[in-house]
Amino acid sequence: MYLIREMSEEFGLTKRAIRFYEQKGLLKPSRDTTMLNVPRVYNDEDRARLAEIVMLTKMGFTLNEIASGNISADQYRQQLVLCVDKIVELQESIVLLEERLRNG
Amino acid sequence: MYLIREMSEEFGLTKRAIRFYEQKGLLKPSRDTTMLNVPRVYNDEDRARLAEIVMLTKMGFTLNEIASGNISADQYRQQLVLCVDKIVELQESIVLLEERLRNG
DNA sequence: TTGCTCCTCACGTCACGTGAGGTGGC
DNA sequence: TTGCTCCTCACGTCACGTGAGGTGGC
Repeated sequence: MYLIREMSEEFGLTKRAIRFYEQKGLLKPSRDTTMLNVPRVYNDEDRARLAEIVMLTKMGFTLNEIASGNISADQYRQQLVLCVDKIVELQESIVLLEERLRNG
Repeated sequence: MYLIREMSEEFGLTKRAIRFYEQKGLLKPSRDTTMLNVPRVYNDEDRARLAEIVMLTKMGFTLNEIASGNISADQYRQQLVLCVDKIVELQESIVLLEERLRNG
């Protein structure tokens, strides 16, 4: 059983980010009672779920993609292509920046 | 003298993007009269300005940075570091994706 | 009159950041 | 009572996308 602060520290996320994932339907912590303003409580399952969310965001998937169930092998491959494309763009940016530094 | 459509075709931008740059204060085309709903007219100076804006966005600068006057050599260097950092992140993403494809 | 381009709002997107204002328990 | 963490709105950010509704000139 963990509090939101513990989760945020463990995964290097802000509390706001974790609440936002919940708002998107990615996370469903239990709340002790039906009273208002009660703290969120996370169990080991929630913790594993958040670990997976963090992993997938690091891979570059959007929260909407993560929310829409399992990610297929094809999606992983497409994401890989996207990453390569972005690297190419960034290399082009670097070329332009180096030109500016040489000439300007 | 050019119309917005000609500018958008030449630079591969949408008309919306060009109007947005104007709204941000980056571009100031002349308008024929003081009537309402008159088309924007761009001269060669505006054209050169837009070419520079496109160049700087390709380098990864934000519109706010572009709007706030001249960009210093230090800013170009910082931007270059940012590009390298992003490439490293993307390479890490690729490693994670390849692991998933191997194991999953 | 029809069709085309132009125009101006103004809300939506994405992943949160950032106060504002209030609550419970030590 | 003070201080801490927790909570819930709700607007702001960034670079536009995307209709909605209307206009001028061929």
